[in-house]
Amino acid sequence: MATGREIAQLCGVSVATVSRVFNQPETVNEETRERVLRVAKELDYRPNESARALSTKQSTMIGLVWDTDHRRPGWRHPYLQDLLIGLKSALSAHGYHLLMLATSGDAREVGASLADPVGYVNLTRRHHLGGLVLIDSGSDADAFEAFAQSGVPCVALDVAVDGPRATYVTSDNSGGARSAVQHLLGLGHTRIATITGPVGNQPSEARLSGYRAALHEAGVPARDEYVVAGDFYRASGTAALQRLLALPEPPTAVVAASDEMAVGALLAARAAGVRVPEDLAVVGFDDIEIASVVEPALTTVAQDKPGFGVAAAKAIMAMITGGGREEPVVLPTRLVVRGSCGAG
Amino acid sequence: MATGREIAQLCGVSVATVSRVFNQPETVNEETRERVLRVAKELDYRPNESARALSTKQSTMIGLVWDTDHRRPGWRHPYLQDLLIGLKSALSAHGYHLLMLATSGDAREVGASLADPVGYVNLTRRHHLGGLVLIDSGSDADAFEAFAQSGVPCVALDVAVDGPRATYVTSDNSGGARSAVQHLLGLGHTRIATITGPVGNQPSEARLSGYRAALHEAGVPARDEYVVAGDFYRASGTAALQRLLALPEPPTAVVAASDEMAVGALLAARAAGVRVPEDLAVVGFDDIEIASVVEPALTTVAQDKPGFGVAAAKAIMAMITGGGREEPVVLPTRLVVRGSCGAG
DNA sequence: TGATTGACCGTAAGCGGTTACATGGACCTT
DNA sequence: AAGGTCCATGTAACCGCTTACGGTCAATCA
Repeated sequence: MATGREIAQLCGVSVATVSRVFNQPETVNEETRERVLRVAKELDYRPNESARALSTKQSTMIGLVWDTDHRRPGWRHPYLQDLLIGLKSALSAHGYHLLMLATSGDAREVGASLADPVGYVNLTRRHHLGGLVLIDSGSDADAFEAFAQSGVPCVALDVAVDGPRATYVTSDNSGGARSAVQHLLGLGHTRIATITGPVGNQPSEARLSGYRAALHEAGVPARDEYVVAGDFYRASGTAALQRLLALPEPPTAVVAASDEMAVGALLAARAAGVRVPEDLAVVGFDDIEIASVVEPALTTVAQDKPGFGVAAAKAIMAMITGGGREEPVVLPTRLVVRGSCGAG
Repeated sequence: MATGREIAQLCGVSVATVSRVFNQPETVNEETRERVLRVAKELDYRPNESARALSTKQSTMIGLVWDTDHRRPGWRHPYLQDLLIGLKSALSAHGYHLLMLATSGDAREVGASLADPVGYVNLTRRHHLGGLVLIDSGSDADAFEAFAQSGVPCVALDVAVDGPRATYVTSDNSGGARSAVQHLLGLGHTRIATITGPVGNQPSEARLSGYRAALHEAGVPARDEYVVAGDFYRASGTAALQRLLALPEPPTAVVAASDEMAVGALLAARAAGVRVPEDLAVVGFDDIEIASVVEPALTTVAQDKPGFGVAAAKAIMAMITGGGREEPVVLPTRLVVRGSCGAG
């Protein structure tokens, strides 16, 4: 690898000038600037990132905090891949890279885990990271708050956080659930139940409130027994629907807070001999791959998956260059009507 | 952040000693060593990674090359998440992190893309990365070869590469396909067709050869018209099965080189009024999420998804510390029997 | 014409570690 | 008692880049 010194020697200038060519081009004479650039290109010179980071105290890397929560083994993020694609491409535009921080330590104790946000924050400083992107792994609202308070720029996904240099991006969960319920109301349903995510989970709570709002707006009385808690996993959807079907007056429609639970509900319905959508309309949330292949295909509230990544990247870059705090961003959702609601 | 100098002053030793405590602990007197460690812990000292990388010319980061191939828009890796989990956790054990390299450049031309492996290699050197992990994004065998030849330690996933410090990890694709076919033979099928991936794709070719081997071993003549090419996408599976069903003597069983195509085949069968598994047995490959929710559930050849990541991490770490080349690793596959083959 | 200015560039001091080499003392050998 | 070993530690150079500061020189000004 060519170094700045070599370029300098070949061009008959000092290393300072070479550095200036790349960092404050306007302060160096056009002729020498071009000479340096030409030689740099010839040698395929690339400034050493370690040296640069050491000197400037900041790198071109963003940390990615993504722990698979031990409290939720087997949990998979519903659309990690799309999120990463969006994040990576948006970051690339600024020449930034994504560093997936290790979650456990080695002998040197470099480790960190969600239980120890300090570890992550230390890693951030050690690597001079520009900031952190926090991916919700189920139920980490409290841990995320610690990150937000630490002062390092960070943007959380699907978890509302507040801090001097923190913000978050989330879907319009409430609005999404609301539109799902409205759709069912429009189809004539009034006995509409919902299967929620874990209590305390923010997106889940928002979806629940959207559900309630839609019913309220339509003047349909809310029934407590129509709200049953799941945990986003498929099995909980199955269990929830079984409870709903056992009700003296079972619902004719159900909206689940995740597609996985909706699929679980579908299975429960099939097992119980309940036809979907004839006897029961089902609506999910997320629009994951599976939604379009189950039978019947799942009507669901789609999230803007790559949009999460792009918005997160934008926010973090804005905080890095701007220095302040950014407004939270709420991504629009979109109701995808397929077969399971009876209107496909 | 505390620096080594501060520790040194507080302990009344030199910075060299502090450094030695962390890098060659055996060379420093036990008493002072413990004193340094204690103070380091108190100050929550973490050696600055940039300085360390600059000085030692190697960082604790592994580059991840994962381009979504422009030639295959919409392509999704079938199990990226599991792979990352395995990779990350195995790397963590060594205190290493994963750097997702940016794929496009900014004004400073830091960029790189699969079309320009040199860019990635430069990034690797600039960041003093320990090595690269190359994730197959569909059909990049040629580009990967360039990486392998560049001399930087790298391990490719699902693409056989050869180079001074390169190796790869892949599933036993041939064996997996073979076991699938053997299973079908055992159920009495002899008219067994296959839907392959893109021609030239290595895993696909291996699966095809496994298919052929199984037929050959059983003395069942291979028919050319029973081998139809797809591209791993769902739609190609649909199209392929339509062609197979149009044959004068259509197959009674089909093994697809991916679950997506198997699902596509399921759809085609349903549309054509062909019952699965009664009229047609279907077997997929991968065992992705979808496989267990389609109707009928898909019998498929499961890959060891986190195993990919773990094996890749092991190989790369071995090459970093060892310096040489590692043997390719072939992960075992496992036939998961569900409903679509008629033996569930 | 001497002082002032500004554009351009070099000097050198970091940034925070690692490590080859030198130093010094304790202990052993002859 | 002088010389040799070994262990523990300090000294200082170096990694490659950034940047505050100061110097040079030509152009401008009074």
